[in-house]
Amino acid sequence: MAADKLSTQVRQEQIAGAALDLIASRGLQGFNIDRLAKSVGLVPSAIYRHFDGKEQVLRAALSMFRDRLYSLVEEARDEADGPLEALELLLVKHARLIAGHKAVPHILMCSDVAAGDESRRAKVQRIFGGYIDRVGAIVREGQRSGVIRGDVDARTIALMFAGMIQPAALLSRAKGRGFDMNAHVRRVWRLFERGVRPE
Amino acid sequence: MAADKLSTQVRQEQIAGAALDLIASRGLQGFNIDRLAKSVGLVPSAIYRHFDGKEQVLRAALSMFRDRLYSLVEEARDEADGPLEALELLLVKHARLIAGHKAVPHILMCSDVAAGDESRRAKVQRIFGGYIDRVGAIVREGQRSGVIRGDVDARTIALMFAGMIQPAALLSRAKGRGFDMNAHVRRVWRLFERGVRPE
DNA sequence: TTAAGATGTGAATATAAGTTCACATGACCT
DNA sequence: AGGTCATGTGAACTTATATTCACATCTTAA
Repeated sequence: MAADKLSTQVRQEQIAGAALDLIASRGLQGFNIDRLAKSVGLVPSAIYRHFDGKEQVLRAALSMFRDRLYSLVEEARDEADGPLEALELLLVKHARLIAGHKAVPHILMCSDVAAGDESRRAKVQRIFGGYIDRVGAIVREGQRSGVIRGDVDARTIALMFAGMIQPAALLSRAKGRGFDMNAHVRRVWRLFERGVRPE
Repeated sequence: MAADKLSTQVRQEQIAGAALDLIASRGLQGFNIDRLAKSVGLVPSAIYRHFDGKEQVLRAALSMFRDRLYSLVEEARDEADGPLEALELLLVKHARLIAGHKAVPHILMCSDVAAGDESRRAKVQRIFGGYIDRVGAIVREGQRSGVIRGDVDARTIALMFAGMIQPAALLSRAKGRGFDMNAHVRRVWRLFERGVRPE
């Protein structure tokens, strides 16, 4: 019955990852030590070998989330040809995550995680702000090269971009009626592209 | 110390309203019977005179939320001249709510409320779906009268519209640096309007 | 005015969840 | 091989919270 003994470093990663999945699928309410322990094959008290407490697990999960989110942006940037294509690719990547029931970023971003104590709220704000900054940087690039209109500030465009994903994430959780994420992304992108295109 | 005796009908409204505020400000985590009772000036056990339990309070809060949200749409429709102006007005109304620290709709919509049992999730989905439908109806009207392009389906445009509000709601909760909601709305509306305008 | 029913109160109960602790066990180093 | 330390386990403890219940008090109608 005894679980393998793994280094704290490995366990911390496992636990943080499991916490992310748990929060994404069951909300912050469904995120408790018992379930968390079970999902990594440990006993509840074992969690405390690797974290000081639940709050610390959450912090680690948030950090992992941040890294993944920012990586996604960098990936899109690397793989795309220009800024506009980078945004489109980023949108597609997000959609893929959501369609694969891994809507972690978007559910986490606006879940009750952001309603905790001051420091946690600040951390979520920082993460989201960083995301907007990064998307904004791509937009600015596009403005410099002339493929995105320059008369609207990059931040606004970045916020609008972020807004294309959230409602889709919410809808995708609906069961029964199929919601075609790919088709939605294609259509919404056309709208967006048209809005930001220079006159 | 004894509170006034009010009819169950009045109490149910009070309690549901307080629940909404509580969830909006402290998340579903911060929503408990003690705090709820205190915020309506009752003792915890008194809540059970008017509701069968916490879950029923939540259902009532969701219903109240739905009514307010849909009312907002109807108001915008009534007060505006045409479909496009109605959408703009709706956006402004949302922004006002958010700026007044009453970001109830948007926080509730994507909080853990939607992660509960199946029936609760279904209810949230229905509410959001109804909102999208109503916004979509305005869009369709605009398409018929030719002020909104007809080559993108109304639902997609409605989703994009909803997406303009969510990130702003999140950002507005940041303290310190002021986030000018009005200015943001003006800018993002220009983008949107340009995206949906017929060729 | 008074009986009856509705509403409010405080104490008690039950349960769930976070945390601690003493002990067990496996890994790693000498 | 043996010792040491990190990791895992089960039980106990504590706290928070939902809920119930007996009793108090107010309202209403005959």
